[in-house]
Amino acid sequence: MARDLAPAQIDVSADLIRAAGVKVTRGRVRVLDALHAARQPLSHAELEARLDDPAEPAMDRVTLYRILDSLVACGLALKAVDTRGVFRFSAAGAQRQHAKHVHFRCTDCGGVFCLKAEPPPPPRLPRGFRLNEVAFDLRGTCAGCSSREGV
Amino acid sequence: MARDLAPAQIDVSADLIRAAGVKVTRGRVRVLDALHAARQPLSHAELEARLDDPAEPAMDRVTLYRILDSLVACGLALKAVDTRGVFRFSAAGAQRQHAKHVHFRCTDCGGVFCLKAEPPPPPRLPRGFRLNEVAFDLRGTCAGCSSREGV
DNA sequence: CGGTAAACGCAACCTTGTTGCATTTGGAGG
DNA sequence: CCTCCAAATGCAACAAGGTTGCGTTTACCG
Ligand SMILES: [Mn+2]
Ligand SMILES: [Mn+2]
Ligand SMILES: [Zn+2]
Ligand SMILES: [Zn+2]
Repeated sequence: MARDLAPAQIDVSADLIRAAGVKVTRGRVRVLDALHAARQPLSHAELEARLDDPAEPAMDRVTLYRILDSLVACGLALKAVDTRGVFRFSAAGAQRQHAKHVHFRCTDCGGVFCLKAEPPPPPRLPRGFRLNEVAFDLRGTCAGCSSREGV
Repeated sequence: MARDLAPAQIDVSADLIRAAGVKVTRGRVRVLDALHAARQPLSHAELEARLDDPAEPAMDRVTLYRILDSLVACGLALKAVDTRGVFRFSAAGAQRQHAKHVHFRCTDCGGVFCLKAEPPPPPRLPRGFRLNEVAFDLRGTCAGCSSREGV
């Protein structure tokens, strides 16, 4: 069963980066690959650890910061702050859809649940304010945690 | 109309601190006063600026951090991280009123602005979910930061 | 192939927050 | 009012996360 790798599948990250209109560099491809492979948003430190591959040339700390910023700037990655105040990055593809609906965050287990409802239109802003993002988050206890605690 | 100051009104912060079971110090009273007077959660840096009163002895940077931690520990203040990853503090109890309106969070300066609009009614939740809090947060650039950057 | 703007590596720097330790002080108890 | 000591403060040093400046390298356009 001599199978050849699906050629369309390889270099996904490189293609995305090219399509975003910025230079395709080894570093950017590696970082975007790592973000795609991750199942949770990663901090700079966590990314540095995952990129520590003896086969690849070591990447400078500052360069990693700049690569992350560039991926965010061209819309390929998302940046958010965690509860400790540290920035975490994720590949943009999956999250884009989450802008269109409301979320429920369980304060017990930390779980995030996507609700069917879409966020209401934002109110008018004061002069000079520029809107980038709308978050309609409900906080409370999810069904699982409610039943476990409410014995 | 010689009116005397209502004696019950003065030293609110000192009474709260005493009631919380920790020592009443000049620093703690000043910080809690500042938090009560604030209309938004304040960062350590913003508090330092507001406490810079030539009439009062200067407070050490580390002491301010420790005072804030102590107020949080005894339940008189709340600590939360802003969009830049910086901690912001508010007087406990102040956030009750903030549940009734929408907030704008500046991703540049981390500032939190109270908008006049009230949050929309929450959508129906799945069975078993218990709602505690509704957060309708707008993110973007505030007027001050917009003008400073958009030369 | 060049030529050039963008990306990179490195050193220095900044901000936010913490730790260790010696000194001062609030306030409980005499 | 005085004594005493745990708690609070001041100061120096440290640490993590992030940024800036600048000279060198590289992606990629023509
Ligand atoms: Mn979602
Ligand atoms: Mn508010
Ligand atoms: Zn839960
Ligand atoms: Zn701002």
